[in-house]
Amino acid sequence: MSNETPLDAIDREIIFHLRQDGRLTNVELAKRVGLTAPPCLRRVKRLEESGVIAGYRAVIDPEAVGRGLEVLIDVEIYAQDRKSFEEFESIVAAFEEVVEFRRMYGRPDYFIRVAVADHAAYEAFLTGRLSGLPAVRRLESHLTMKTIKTSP
Amino acid sequence: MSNETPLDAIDREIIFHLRQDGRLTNVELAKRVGLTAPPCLRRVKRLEESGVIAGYRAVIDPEAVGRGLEVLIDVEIYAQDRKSFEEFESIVAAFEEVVEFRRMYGRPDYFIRVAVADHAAYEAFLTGRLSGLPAVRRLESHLTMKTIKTSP
DNA sequence: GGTGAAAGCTAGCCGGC
DNA sequence: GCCGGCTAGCTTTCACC
Repeated sequence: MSNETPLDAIDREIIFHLRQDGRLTNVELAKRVGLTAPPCLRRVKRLEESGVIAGYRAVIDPEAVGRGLEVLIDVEIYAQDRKSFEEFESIVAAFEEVVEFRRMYGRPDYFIRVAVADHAAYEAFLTGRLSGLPAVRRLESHLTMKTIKTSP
Repeated sequence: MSNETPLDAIDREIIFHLRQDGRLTNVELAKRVGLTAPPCLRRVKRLEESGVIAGYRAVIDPEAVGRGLEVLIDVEIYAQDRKSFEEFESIVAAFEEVVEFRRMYGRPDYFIRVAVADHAAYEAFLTGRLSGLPAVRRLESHLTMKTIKTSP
């Protein structure tokens, strides 16, 4: 996947523009980076094939799909055998409310980001799903007061 | 922005497919949701105009653009006057390494996600930029051992 | 970097619920 | 009136030079 050819200035410009608008037409993109369409398309294809451009996504308003509330959770677990770890990880990863899930160095053991409709839905998730897992020792939920910046 | 018309089943399917591939052609999308192109396009336009679809982004491999290392940082600050808060927030938000920045309820005061090339770059960021800010009382960096799940 | 055939986009109009 | 489907002209894509 990792490309041997490092990105030149034009590649970086292409990435910059496609990050802002993934549906740019190739001709418009070419105009912005100072190329004509065919060489521009070849570069884009190369970036896609080398994995630099991993895909394209529509950005959806979380509110509109019932995911307006994000909660960050620090998790401590009981140190157990390998099987318990694996079970805990696969169960949590399968929860649709979980949008990010990392095992951390030091403390906490795991970091989870959950997206739900509202506080009632979060309470239901915490009580009905997460806190009942045998591996869970301690959960600490962190609520956002204000999002100052997200994504590049 | 908030649409009065709630999303029906087809709208949800359109969102589902465009979340997976934001460059789907309209005819292909129409085929998948069981419509012909024109009504499908009208729905997409409506979703865009109502803000449900907020935009389209290319997904870039962080490694390829020198952003392979993500660190999560808990920040505690000295409680100060409004001006200090605002200054701290605008300075941190302006750092290009900072990709997520939230003010939290309770502790920590702020949550920062940073994306840098490697550990040396992180050390430089921490020493040269973040820890020197007068408002900063305590920083706690959290490193990921394993990413088990990201995004929907 | 340019060219041209094939594919896709999208406006206008029509028909069924 | 609302929503889907059809036609048709314009734009974009992309293999070939």
